[in-house]
Amino acid sequence: MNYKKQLEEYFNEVDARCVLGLSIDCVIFGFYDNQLKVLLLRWKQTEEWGLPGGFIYKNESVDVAAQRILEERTGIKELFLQQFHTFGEDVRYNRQEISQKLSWPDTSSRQWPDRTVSIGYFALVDFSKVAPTADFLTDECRWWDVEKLPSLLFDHNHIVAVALRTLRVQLSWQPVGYNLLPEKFTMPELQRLYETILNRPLDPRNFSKKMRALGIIERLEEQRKGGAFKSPYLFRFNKEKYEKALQEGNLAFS
Amino acid sequence: MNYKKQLEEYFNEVDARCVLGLSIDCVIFGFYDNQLKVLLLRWKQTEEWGLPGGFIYKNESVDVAAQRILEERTGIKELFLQQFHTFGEDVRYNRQEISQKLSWPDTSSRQWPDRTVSIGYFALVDFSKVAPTADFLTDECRWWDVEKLPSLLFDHNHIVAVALRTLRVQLSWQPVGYNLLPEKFTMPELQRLYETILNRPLDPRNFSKKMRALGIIERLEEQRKGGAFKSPYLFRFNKEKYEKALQEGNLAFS
DNA sequence: TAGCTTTATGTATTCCTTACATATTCACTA
DNA sequence: TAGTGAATATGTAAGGAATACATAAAGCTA
Repeated sequence: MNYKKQLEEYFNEVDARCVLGLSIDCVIFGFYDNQLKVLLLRWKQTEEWGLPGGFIYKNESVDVAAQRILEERTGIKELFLQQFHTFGEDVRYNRQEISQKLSWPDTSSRQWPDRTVSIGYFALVDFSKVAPTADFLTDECRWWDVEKLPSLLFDHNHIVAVALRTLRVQLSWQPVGYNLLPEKFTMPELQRLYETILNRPLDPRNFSKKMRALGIIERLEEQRKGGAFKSPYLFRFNKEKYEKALQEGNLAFS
Repeated sequence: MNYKKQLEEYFNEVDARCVLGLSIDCVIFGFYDNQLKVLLLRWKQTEEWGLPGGFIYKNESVDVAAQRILEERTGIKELFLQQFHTFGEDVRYNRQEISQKLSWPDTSSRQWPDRTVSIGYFALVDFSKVAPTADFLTDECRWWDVEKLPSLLFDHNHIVAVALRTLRVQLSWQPVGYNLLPEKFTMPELQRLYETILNRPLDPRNFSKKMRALGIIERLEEQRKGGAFKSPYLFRFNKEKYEKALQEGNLAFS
């Protein structure tokens, strides 16, 4: 079978070129249709979904490797990318089960050690700029609603859960919206984003007041038409003020 | 030379028994004499100091390995231990320089790869319960004032800096004092701890008010005598309330 | 033009944060 | 034993932030 052969070659290349026993898993968050989304890959010839991931070249910084993997998957070069946890349990998942699900060839001749430690990164991307791209290991790459993920391969459900928890904590420190929204957005959109991440409803009057008080967004004259209702104003982040406030640590949000 | 022989054997054992290319570095914080301290080791027959660290057995969880390493260094079994960052730069330090400083034997026959990724943990310990213990690689193990660290081996100054930054952020989320102070402590002691970690002075009236408002400490009838001044009351953490508040996320501190 | 949907917005209350100064206690010593 | 010095304990007023809450306006559709 052609694909199996390819896999074998890939494994050989990884063993030769990459740091052994270490991997990277990326949780790529996007926001669309008032929902927080995660980018998942479907493995070739299966119905099994998992996170995009990869390996680290022998002389490559782990951060750079994560960036490279993300770029391959999303086509985006500049994005918010952050290491959030390293998963080092001795048994992270049932290897036999995975091997079977993915029809992996016999890997007993590999140099790869018995267990893999994985470094988790999460990325926040502007949904509208992403072109989800499957690779030669996978048939499909698409966004999934974070609340409705299927059962994932490896320990990837756990990894997503930890990433989400980290994102929630970070939200109270920095306006994550900057990275998840397109350049122009409406106040209700921003509010939905916060509501989705925090998983609770917010009062629109208080929310608007608070976000505007932070002093990092500005209202444009433009409005977005299109619905059978009052047109919302468009806003955008003021990058300078945003970064200044970040440095001064004035961005707590509760 | 006996020590070199020992080192060689140690390296061989590590290669055989441990996950290759991965290490753990621990930043152990203690509080004493109104200062935040870090536990450092002096390598045998040198004046070079570094963080306690070690390697992960092939079938050992990384968290467990960190715990094991800490226990060896401090004698404490139960402590607050948290992974805070994985250091994966491709060039973390000048290997030749280190090898020379520590008079390492020729390591070219080792299986160990060219670069090591290190997982950083920090621990908060009750200074009074620790028995700093050097191992066979080191001559001395002692506390250093966090503000007055010498130039450390490897990238350990950087690792301490990242740990400290993490600790500062965490302080606004949970009362770190619980892990760093002895069972009974005075309000001024608690205040010094916060001042040290936050690196700024706090108002004693407001501090006392705020800490007591959190509802997780209780004042004892006891006072601590001994100085030529009014005796301070002793307090202790109420573990149940502390954990309840942690779960409810009511412990922000700014 | 009536109706439906979503947006935009202000005020009163409570809570939290900050700023700030003095009286008390203990040990030491003269 | 009275006086001194050092650190502790404590309350109040003012300003700012968070919360709770309801209605009018705008755009589209029928």
